Amino acid sequence: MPSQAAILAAIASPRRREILRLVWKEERTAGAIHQAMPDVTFGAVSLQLRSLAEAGLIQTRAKSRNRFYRARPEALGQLGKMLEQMWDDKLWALKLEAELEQTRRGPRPHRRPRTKKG
Amino acid sequence: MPSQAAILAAIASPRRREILRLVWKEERTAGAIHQAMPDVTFGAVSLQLRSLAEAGLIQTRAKSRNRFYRARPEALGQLGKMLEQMWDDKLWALKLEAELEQTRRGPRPHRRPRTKKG
DNA sequence: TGGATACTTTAGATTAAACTAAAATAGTTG
DNA sequence: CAACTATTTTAGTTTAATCTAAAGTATCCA
Repeated sequence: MPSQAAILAAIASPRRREILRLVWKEERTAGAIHQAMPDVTFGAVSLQLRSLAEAGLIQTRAKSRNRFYRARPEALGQLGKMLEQMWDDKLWALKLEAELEQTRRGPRPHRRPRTKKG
Repeated sequence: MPSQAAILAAIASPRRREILRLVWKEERTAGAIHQAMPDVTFGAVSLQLRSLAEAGLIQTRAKSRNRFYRARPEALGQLGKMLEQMWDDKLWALKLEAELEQTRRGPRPHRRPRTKKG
């Protein structure tokens, strides 16, 4: 049984939240999930799927060559509501883009230097 | 106004959750918080306090040379309840110790290798 | 003013997370 | 079984988070 801490860690990542959203209402194959995230490799998606599964947030069904993933909202409790709220937010897509963008390139903007005294 | 995403990121860290717990019921000075976390420097604590403040999860009051920090549970909503649950858990102290320990040393245990076929 | 206290910030180092490319596993099909 | 498809895993790299040590800022008090 995964801990609350593991759940918090899992949903802290925008990438994992995006995956969770994709499999929230209906199951999808790993391949379909990857297709929806063209900026990372299949391998990267697979690793995040593993993290989510280890946190108990998704379940797997194997059928022929495919693996179907589906969210387990019951593992999230109230947290699920919070995520749905984030996804319903009209500005959500933009925000997510910004979040992912931030993780993609460049040094983070640093705060103004102090006004030198001497 | 900090985003939900920023809040999730902030409470994903066991160290920051520990600080949050310390200032949950009553305000404390930065120094008092640091005293309760002897395994990190004052500077490290100060940085985490900044993160928490930027996420809107704590507020500051300056009085003389001291800075008093206090949690803002209203910024956490339902999440606050979840944290309280974690802290009430009798096993909590042990679990936290384990979490922090894990971040302190050694490579994480990796899963069994596949049984070689050929 | 100068030294002590309380804290923050910076710069650089260390650790951990996330990613890529390639190899491995496993079903399916002929 | 060989080739093909779907996916996972490994090994190594890159990026981001966290930490330390030292310097900086602010307040207090003699």
